[in-house]
Amino acid sequence: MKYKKDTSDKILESAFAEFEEKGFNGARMQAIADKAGINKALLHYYYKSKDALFQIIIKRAISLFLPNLITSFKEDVDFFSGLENFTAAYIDFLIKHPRIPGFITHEINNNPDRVLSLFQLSGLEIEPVKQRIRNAIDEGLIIDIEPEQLIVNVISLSVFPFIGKPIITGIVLDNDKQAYRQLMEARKKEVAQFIIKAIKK
Amino acid sequence: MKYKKDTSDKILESAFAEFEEKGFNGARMQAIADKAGINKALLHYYYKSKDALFQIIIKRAISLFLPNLITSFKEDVDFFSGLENFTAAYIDFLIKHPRIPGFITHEINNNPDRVLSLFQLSGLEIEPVKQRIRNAIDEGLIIDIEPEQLIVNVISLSVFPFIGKPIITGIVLDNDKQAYRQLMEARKKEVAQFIIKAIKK
DNA sequence: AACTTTCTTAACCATTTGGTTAATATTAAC
DNA sequence: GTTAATATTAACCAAATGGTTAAGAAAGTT
Repeated sequence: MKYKKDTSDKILESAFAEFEEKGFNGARMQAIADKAGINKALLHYYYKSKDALFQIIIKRAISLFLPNLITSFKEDVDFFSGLENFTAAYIDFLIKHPRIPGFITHEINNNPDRVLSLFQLSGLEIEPVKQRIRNAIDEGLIIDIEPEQLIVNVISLSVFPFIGKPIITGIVLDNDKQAYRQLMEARKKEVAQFIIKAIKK
Repeated sequence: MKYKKDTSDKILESAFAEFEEKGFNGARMQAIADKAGINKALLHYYYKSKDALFQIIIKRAISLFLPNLITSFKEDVDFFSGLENFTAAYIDFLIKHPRIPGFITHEINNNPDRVLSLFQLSGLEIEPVKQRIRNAIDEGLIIDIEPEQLIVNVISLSVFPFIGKPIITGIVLDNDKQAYRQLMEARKKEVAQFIIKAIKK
């Protein structure tokens, strides 16, 4: 690397924060520049347009959001342990990056094709997961359930609480933010237990 | 009512569609006017600002989104039937209004206080629900589980599949939109079964 | 019919916003 | 130390956007 690299990085950092917080339409190039401590011209010097910058940011968000399904739910542990590992690791990650799910879901609804293509590029393979569920059914390990339904349930239970954080905190927890943190912390184990009891034969 | 009322209604309808699709920041007053077949001046004649209009729209969305928890989960049916009724009715409603959850969650994250106050005004009481869960635990009907966790699970399983529709369709279902509809249709019963097996003693 | 109120429009305005230009400073290369 | 590339800035611009004005059409009232 020659010449400055700090500025470019700082921009990405600021842009991430801004897009995450406001969404594409709500985000302001001026705000990104301000956060990065530079002016707009320099911002456009490094990244030629808002769209181009957004594309980079959402790509990063997705690569964070898509946990390594394959590695954390890998073959060399038994089915239930794999599930436990997966939900614990996923929720743990989401506690650290709580705004990513909302950001991605909003943008994906706004422009499904543009964002989804990035998902597909990420090389995430769902078929092995389905196959593993079918095997568990065949082995009599779990009840007969459509793999798609189970996958949707696992994702829903892991991800929604972060998208719906204000609703949960405001309505279910009487605005107790400490209680929210505890609830999420407990979910690292709770979710897997819940699922396992629901599907264990 | 005297004078025209059609225009006012048509505006609300168009605004609902526009806000739902684009979010507050993405929505355009001109687009709302176009959809309603009028011009912008008339739009402002009926609703004095974008904010004011949005306030009305999100109020409506919330009053739709918040199903009558109390009525559909009422005391006069047993716990499990109540749960079945609730999830079935809720998912059925969401099949008809699939964009509402994403709309609300996005806006609530954007401006928690403004939107949440509307929730609180709606008179939704969570305490009776918690109490009912505690009773079911005490009666030995269901396992010992924190009421808050159970509530979050029920909501997650019902709502997330609609927020995450593009992700589910694109990644879990290989872009098969017909399969998505079937999956959601099946969830009207599936979700309750899943939950009941997870908590039944 | 005269009058008042409600409804609708075309043209206009101020601000915001993404993006550009042209000039200057900084850093590296020789 | 001169040259060439890279980095940064202040000022500017065109388009988009929420909102207004002033005037006229419809509808209701007397």
